[in-house]
Amino acid sequence: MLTNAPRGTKDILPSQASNWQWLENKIRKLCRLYGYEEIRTPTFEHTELFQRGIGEGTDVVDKEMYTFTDRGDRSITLRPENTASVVRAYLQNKLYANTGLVKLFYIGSMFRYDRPQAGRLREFHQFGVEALGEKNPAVDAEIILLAWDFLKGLGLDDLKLKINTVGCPACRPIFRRKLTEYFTEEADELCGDCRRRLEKNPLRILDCKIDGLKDFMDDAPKIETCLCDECREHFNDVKKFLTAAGVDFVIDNRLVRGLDYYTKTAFEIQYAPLGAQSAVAGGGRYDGLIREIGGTDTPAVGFAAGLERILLALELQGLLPAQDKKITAFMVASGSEAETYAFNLLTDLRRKNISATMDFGKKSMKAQMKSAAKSGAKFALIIGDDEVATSTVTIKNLETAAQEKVPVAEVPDKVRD
RNA sequence: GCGGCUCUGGUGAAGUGGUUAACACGUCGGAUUGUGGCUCCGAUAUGCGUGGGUUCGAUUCCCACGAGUCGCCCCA
Repeated sequence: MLTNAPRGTKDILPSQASNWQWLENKIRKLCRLYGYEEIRTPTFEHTELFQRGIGEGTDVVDKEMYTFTDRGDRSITLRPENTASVVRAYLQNKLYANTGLVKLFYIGSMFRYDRPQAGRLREFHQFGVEALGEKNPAVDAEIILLAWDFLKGLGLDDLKLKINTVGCPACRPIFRRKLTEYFTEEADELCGDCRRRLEKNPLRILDCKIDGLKDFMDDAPKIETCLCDECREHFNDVKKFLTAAGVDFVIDNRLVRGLDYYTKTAFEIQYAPLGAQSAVAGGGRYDGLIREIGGTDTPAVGFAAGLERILLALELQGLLPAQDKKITAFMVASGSEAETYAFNLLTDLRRKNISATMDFGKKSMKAQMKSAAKSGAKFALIIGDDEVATSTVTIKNLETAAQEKVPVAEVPDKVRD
């Protein structure tokens, strides 16, 4: 028990960490390319922020949050997603003050009490971007493009981009009412979950995996027939921009987002080989959220992507980079005088910015040579009584097996790439 | 939260109601005493996810729990 990480959490070990750094660097470069700046918000927030922001009645809020009372009697929640926090920070710090459009991105851990499986952890990592303060559909397109080009750019095949519109407060209620009417007539045919959804959230029936396949689904009301002019035009413009950018997308009018704050554009990028957890990125427009949290009416768009899932996909396709090369110099010292001598040289090399290490186990020279070879070091710096006596070092190139004895002062230059 | 499957050393695994719990890789040590990657030799699970039960006896049978995995659900 003591030696087990909590369920649904994972150590990122040295062999994995380089992949994470590599991915994170790509993300930072990408976001800079698109003009987004990094923001880091607290890992936990007041519970109410998520209740209001994500919406009560959603699964995330109702049954997946890590909520606790702190010593000051405040209800605190580990963030299950980062959009609400970003919006909170935007309002609290008045980021809207200097410019109309604020473009932010984040990378960090999120927490959701789900049943773990491949691609679904209780502590997981997302990167996401948020563009706050602009209603222009071009921004929707920019966000989708950022996500799409990023994943494509990593080399992933078989990606599928689905887009849809979920309307706005003016037209969604009409659609919702039509759905309720339609599905009420089909109630006998619906699965248990969907019968419950009928009242709470009929939109969700559309993406039910069970009922989605049934015949009556084909004749279900379509959102297009309900859209107000503004939403219709907005959606058309998004499609226009994406088409112009040469993006291959599919309109899926059964795509709905799980969080309450979405309006108009909704999208999702799937990588099917991942199985049940195939959604690699998802997002959309959330024009109502900022007001909901206490700001003035401010339009916004964003998305989040799951880093574990991306890494899984990259691994599946063999797209992860080779491990970066190891250190330059490995000290091999025999005898206690040699150890001191070697240690001093080790320090000197490091201070000259040359990576170096040594085997501290006081082993035989042969064993030390083995360690040196295994470490992947480029050079073994061999120091024995002879070298100590003559202030020299034997440098052995472990790749070519060539070796020479040089004065200790020359070692840094000999070993530098 | 629900259902299926799985659980043997650092790793991949074989195996049985009573065995010294195979084999391979890895790791460590050695092959005449200052040198690696090849080869050879040796060492390396009083232990078979955890806790109960059945039994003369359980790693092998049963139950519970835990973890992993796949699907549902949810979502990134």
